[in-house]
Amino acid sequence: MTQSPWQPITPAKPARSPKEPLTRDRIVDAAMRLLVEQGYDAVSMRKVAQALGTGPASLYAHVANKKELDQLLVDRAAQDMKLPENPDPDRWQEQLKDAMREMLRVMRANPGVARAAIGQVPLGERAMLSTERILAILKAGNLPDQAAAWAVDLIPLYVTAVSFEETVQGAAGWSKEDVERFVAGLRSYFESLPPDRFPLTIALAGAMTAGSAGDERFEFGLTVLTAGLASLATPT
Amino acid sequence: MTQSPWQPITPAKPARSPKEPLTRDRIVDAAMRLLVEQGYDAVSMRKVAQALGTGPASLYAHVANKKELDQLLVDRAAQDMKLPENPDPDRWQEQLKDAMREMLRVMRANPGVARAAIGQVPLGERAMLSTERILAILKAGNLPDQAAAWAVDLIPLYVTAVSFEETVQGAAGWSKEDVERFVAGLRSYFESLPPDRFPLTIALAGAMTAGSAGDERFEFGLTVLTAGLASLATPT
DNA sequence: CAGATGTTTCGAACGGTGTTCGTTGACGAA
DNA sequence: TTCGTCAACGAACACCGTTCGAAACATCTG
Repeated sequence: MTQSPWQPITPAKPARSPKEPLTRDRIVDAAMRLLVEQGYDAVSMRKVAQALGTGPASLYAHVANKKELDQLLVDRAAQDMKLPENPDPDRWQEQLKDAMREMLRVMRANPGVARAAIGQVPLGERAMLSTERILAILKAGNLPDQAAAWAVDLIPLYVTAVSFEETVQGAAGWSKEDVERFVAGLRSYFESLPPDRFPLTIALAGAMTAGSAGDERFEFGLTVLTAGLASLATPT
Repeated sequence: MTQSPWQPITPAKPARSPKEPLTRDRIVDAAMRLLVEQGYDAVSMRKVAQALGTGPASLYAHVANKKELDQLLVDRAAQDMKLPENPDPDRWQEQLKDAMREMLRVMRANPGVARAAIGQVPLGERAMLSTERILAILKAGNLPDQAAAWAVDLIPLYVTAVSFEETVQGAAGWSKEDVERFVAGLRSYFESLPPDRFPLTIALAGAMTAGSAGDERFEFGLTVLTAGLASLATPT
C-alpha cells in the first residue's frame, strides 16, 4: 500500500526543444505558408503549431488570438502590393484601376487572404501604406477630402469582396470545368424560373452568367467605381 | 454479484415526442429567431436543434447541411424587402438608392443575415425576386443589358459587405459609446503614424473616421455606385 | 388484421475548432 | 548559487458540423 506497483515516476523528460525559439515572425511565416498552400481553412492554431513542431498553447505567448493572426497575415500580404508613389493627376483614373488590379493580384496570389481580411479594417503598418498610396491617387484626382477618405474604405471593400467570392469557390478545389458547369447550371436555373414573375431574369440569364471566368466582371466594377468617383471630383 | 444494487431498469421510455413533427419551416423559424436574438454565431446545428427540443442529427433529414440552412435564412430575410414593382424611368436613380437602403434596413433588422449571405449568390425564390426588381429599376434607367446584369451582382455585394462590417462590430455587443471609443482610438492611431511616410492619412484622419456612426458612409457608397452606373446608361 | 417496407427521429460518437490552466524548464539578475 | 520571471507546452474545456445505427412511427401489401 505504501507504494503502488507501477508509479510512472517522471516521464523521461522531454529534453526541452533544441530548436530555435518561437517568434511572431516564425508563426506568421508558417501560417502564411499554410494559407497559400492549403487555403484559409487550413490555418488553424493547431495546424500552425504543428507546422512549427509545437502545441497550440505555445502560440498564445506571441499572438493574442486567431483574429490577430489573421490581421498579421493580411498585413504580410499587403507588403507585396506595388503601388505608385507619385501619382499623375492626368492619369489618376487609370492609376486607380491599376491599383485595384494590383490588390486583386496579390489577393489571388495568396488565396485565403481575402477571407482573413473581410469585415475588418486592416490596420497594420504595411496595409496603412497601401491606404496612403490610394489616398494620393484620389487626391491627384481632385476629390474632396471627405470623398477621398470614404473612397479609401470603399475601394478595398470591393476588391476584397470579389476576391472572397473567388476564394469560396476555390476552396472547394474547383477546376475550370467545375466553374463552367456551375455557371451553366446557374444559367439554366435562371431560365427555368416562372416567366410571368421573372421576365427580366430570364431575358438576361445569359448576361448575368457571363464573364464569370475572366476578369470582365471585376473590370466592370472598376469602371463603375472610378466613374462614380470621378463625378465627385471638383472641377479644376 | 448477480445483480447490482441500483440497476436503472428501462430508462422510462422517452415516450416519443408528443410534439408536432419537424419540418423545414419549423427549423428555419427557430434558426431565424436565434439569428435575430443572438447573432450569427448562435446559429449552430446544435443550438437550433436544442431550441426545437431535439438533437442535431434530426435536422439533417430536412436540411442538407449548415450552408443550406444559411441560404434558407437569407431567403427568409429577402422576403421582408419591399421593392417597387413598376419603376419610374424618370426617378430610377433615386429608386435604386431607396432599394439599397431597403436592403440594408432588412439586413440590420436581422443581424447576422449579412454574415450568412456573404460570399454566396442567393438563389432562393424570394431573393431572386429582389434581383428581378432591381433589374427592372436598372432597365428603367436605360442601362445596357450587360451592365444591368453585372450591376445586379455588384449592388448586393456592396450592401452585404457594409452590413457585414456592422455585424462584426455588433456581434461583440458594442454599445454606441464603445463604437465612439473605437473610432476615437482609430483616429488617434492614424494621427500618430510617422508624418514623413503617412502625410495624407494624418491629414485626413478626421475625415476617414467621420460618419461611422450614422449612414453617411453608406450613402456615399450609394452616390458613387449610382453615379457610376448612370454614366453607363445609353442616352435616350 | 399481420407483416413488410420505408422514412423520421435522435443518442452517441468522430474529428475538428479556439482558448485557458497549470506545470515545467531555461535563462538572466542578484 | 539562488531566485524570479517568463516562454513553452501537455492536457483539458466547451464548442462545432456531420455521420452512424438503432429504434419508433407511418404506410402500403397480402
